[in-house]
Amino acid sequence: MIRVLVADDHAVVRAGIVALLDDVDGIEVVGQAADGLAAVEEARRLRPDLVVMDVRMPGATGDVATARIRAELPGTRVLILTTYESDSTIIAAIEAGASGYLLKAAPAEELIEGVRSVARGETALSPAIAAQLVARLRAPAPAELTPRELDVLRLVAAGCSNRVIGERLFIGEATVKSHLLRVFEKLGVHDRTRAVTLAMERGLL
Amino acid sequence: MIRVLVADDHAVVRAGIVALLDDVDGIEVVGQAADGLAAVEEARRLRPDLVVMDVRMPGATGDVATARIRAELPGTRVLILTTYESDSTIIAAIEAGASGYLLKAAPAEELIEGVRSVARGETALSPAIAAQLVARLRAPAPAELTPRELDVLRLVAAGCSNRVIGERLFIGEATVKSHLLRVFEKLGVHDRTRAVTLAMERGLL
DNA sequence: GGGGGCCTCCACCGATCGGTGGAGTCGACG
DNA sequence: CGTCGACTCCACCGATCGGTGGAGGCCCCC
Repeated sequence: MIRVLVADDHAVVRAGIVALLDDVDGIEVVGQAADGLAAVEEARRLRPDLVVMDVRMPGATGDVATARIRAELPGTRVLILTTYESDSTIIAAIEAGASGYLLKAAPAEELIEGVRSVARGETALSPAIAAQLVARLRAPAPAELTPRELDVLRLVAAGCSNRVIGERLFIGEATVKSHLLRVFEKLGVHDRTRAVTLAMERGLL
Repeated sequence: MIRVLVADDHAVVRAGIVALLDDVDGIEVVGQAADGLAAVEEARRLRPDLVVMDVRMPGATGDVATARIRAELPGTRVLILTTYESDSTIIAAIEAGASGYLLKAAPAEELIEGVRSVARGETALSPAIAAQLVARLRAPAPAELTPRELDVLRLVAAGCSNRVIGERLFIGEATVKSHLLRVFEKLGVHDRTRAVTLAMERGLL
């Protein structure tokens, strides 16, 4: 019997996962949680074999909750659900120790088979997500932005000029331009607007 | 007995709505659909009292599907579900004739009560969404952009300079700037980057 | 026929941005 | 302890952008 904890902030999604899994032989839903912190606490209390978790939740996001659960409970595996194929948190969640990553749009069989695979110690990835991971590996530039570069880029997205950004971040305008030039370089673009839209597409912003 | 059709492209969400509603006395789920077109077809075939529909679906988006269903089946009402409070399609769906708009994060009771309300001919709105509607009504400018202005803005989002945009659209650079200035005015911003991000937030792009 | 959008274009200006080519401090990591 | 990455700053330049203040043509609707 695979004991499963379900964590999702959306009541209907939670009910859906429970409905799909609880009917299946060999799978038992032992608990539910509505946010990331509750997921960690319930996992600690129930010690399930598997946590099926939404990647975006209030409290603690999926990757943070995954890391905590993996650190405290070596016997508990994590299967992440996501809405979007191109979610920037995919990498983070996998690095945090998630054993699987499925799309919410996936058919019921894929979810059930994913649960069984992960419980067996295997990895479960939706095809679209697997493709994305491969693409990332092929991409020469991981295009990861430093915290400061993200600060600057967020203010650019808000429509601030370089001078205003400098004032807001308590740095010189020249520094803002330096950060921005690095951002352009990393993203392979030549202007601030495209940098913002591309960062949004990649989920960096 | 309220006969309900459930439409959502996410299998788990669909299962969740069905699980929550089917157990309730007086509510019967008579069908399901995985995209907007299928929702319209199933509604035509099943003639349910109510369609519970995700706002974002492949095929036809929630608002388009709502409009078609309302046009063809006067006896069928539509209740829209959404993930985000600030979804730009809220207005469109309500204009298309939806009788309710609930958040997926809403508790099960709210969803069930929403279904009953809408079936009675009332309107069901999540508090957060109701607040948003009021805010919109207070906003003086509806901020609609002309087709040409959207053409220009899309190219701005792609990172093109004004000159390049002019070349692509076979118009002068001066014309591009004219369009852009109108866009800034309509959106109440002062630079191209913020114009793009705001347009994306509002679903104009 | 007379508005009223919408689209097109022009000249001109100051402000801002993109880009170059530096340089220094600091903390982390091996 | 050396190195590397992240962050900070400077001066300078040409290109682009934001903004002003026009103008005319087109089409649709009243």
